Amino acid sequence: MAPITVSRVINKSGPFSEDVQSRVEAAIAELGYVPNTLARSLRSKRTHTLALVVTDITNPFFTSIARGVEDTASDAGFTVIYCNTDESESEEKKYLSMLLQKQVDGILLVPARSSTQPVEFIKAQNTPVVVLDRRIPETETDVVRCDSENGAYQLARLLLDLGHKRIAVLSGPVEVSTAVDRVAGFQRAMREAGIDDLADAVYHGPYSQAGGYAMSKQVLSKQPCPTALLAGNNFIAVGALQAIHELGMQVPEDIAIVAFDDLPSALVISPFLTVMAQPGYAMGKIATELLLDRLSGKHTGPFQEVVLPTELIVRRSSGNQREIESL
Amino acid sequence: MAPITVSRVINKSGPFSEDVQSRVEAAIAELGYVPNTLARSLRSKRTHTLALVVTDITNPFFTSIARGVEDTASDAGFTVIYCNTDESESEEKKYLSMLLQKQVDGILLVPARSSTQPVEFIKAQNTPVVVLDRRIPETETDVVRCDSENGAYQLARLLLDLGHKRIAVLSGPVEVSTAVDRVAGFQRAMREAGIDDLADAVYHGPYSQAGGYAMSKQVLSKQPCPTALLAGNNFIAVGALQAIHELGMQVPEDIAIVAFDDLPSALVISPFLTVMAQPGYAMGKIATELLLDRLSGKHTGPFQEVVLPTELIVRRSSGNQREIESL
DNA sequence: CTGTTAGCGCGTTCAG
DNA sequence: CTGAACGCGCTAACAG
Repeated sequence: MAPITVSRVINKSGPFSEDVQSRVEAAIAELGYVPNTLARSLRSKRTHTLALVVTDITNPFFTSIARGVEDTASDAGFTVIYCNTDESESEEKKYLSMLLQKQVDGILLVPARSSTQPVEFIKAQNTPVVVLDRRIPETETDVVRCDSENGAYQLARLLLDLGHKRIAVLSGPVEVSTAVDRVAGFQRAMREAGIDDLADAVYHGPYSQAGGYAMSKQVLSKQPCPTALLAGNNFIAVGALQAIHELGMQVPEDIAIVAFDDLPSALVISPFLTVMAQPGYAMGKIATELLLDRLSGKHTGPFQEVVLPTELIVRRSSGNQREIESL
Repeated sequence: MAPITVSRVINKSGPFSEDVQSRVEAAIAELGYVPNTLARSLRSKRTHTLALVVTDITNPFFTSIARGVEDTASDAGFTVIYCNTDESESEEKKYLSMLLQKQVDGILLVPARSSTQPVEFIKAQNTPVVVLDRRIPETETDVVRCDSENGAYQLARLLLDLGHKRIAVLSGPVEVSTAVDRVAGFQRAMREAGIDDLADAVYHGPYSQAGGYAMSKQVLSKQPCPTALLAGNNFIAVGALQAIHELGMQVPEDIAIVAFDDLPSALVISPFLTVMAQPGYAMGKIATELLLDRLSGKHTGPFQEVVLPTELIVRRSSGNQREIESL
């Protein structure tokens, strides 16, 4: 029997008799035959593989995105390769280059920095790419992200409405769009409330627990100390809470805190952080659908920017109405 | 210039002059040439890719393992593909078959169940495999795991030494070796302490927060209610704590709790769970080294079983010495 | 130091 | 309905 006949049975890519089919299936079962995807992809120029490049897979927010991507890709018969850049541009470059060598059909990228370079690099290989979570300046590409500016605005508004006046924002790296947008939303809310002196109110650091801890130690040593903190993400919030506890302060009695990104219920014993939750799973799902539509040619129109709303979840850490305190 | 000459420059796989080298490098830069790993692997029969198959990547314990694997594999020039089986044998089969089709060089497997079948399936394709975290009965294979029996024994001893007599263990699925071993260690400690009636003391359920919650609700409704719980893993512990809080009980005053697996400090505001921590990162690292040594032929000896010690971390949830209470 | 030949395992093309 | 020939992009083996 010719190899091509076997191929037709396996892929249902051509006509074959029932006799041939049963003989082929018997042989496959007996020999434990497994088709070679490499050879198939070399010929067909399609690997049925996507890549998801994130900055930190230990962050539950990115884990949610990953599940959304995985589920959607898997349903469409695609495999996903996950990569971690640890917010480093050089790691990002290394992984992207590896992925292109592996001939992945498409890439979902959370860019480490607001640079156009990685996206241009991918597009130069004619590989479709969707940017996730973060903006990239002036680049022709599909983007799926949340409205960080407005989310931070609402969080700041909540604190202002509760009577706070001295609020500090502990944001992420200045090179990352979400960190910048969250500061911008915070500043808009503060200015609207007539508070224009924000010199000591804005902090930037890594999107990590250590970053949140360090920034908090700095902020809380100021006199006067803020009455509320806005944490730029979940890890920063945890670091801030650890610093606050160390200083013997109580949340929300001594200081209120709100944050971007919820923590997964499977890991939190009694949720009490007031947060602006981002729909990670949906972001992953939508981004993957967009990418798959580009791949199949179902969608060939202009590049899209999908901006999803965030959800405010009020819990105990934001506290109740405050008396207006003196600055 | 012949293709093979270019190949030699790129892979440093043969001699070439400086003139040739510079011309090749110039052409690569100008054309944005990216080598095709598929074709290379098809020819060389090596993909430089490993696979890590775990049951639940959202569990920080497996995330630690994943980082250990990733770092070690990456240093050796290998890529890692991650797969989630959600403790399902059919998902596991699906992924393994996909991975073998992709011609991965080796597989690191956390088996969903104590069955020899998946390992046999992999070995039938002459692909090296290392089993992680769990035992498989009577199978010739390398294994890297922790001593669950002894870990659970020590946790139970701690509770017994503190004066507890009515202790319940909330373990994982009966089909999973770690769950069985942890129950065994618990039982050994109890029997040594002269407590032989363990009819109502052993519970099995999924290794999840929901599982821990459900088992706790069941246990805590008994009369008399246990004075201490031993949670089979971190998620079960969180679920148990949620159930305890809902019932208005205090830890450790009303009930003590200890657990397997620590929670990452980046996600926990004030660590208070007494735990038996497993060295996830080291497990991933050691397993990967073993696998890479098999691949390179550096290690061809008999199959190894590496059993790592666990570490007891005493915090507040186990409480202080109790007065001896009546059963 | 460089080139020629051949073939990895599969699927497209065109003939039987 | 089945098969033969060819080539995907690369590299092992063997010249020169």
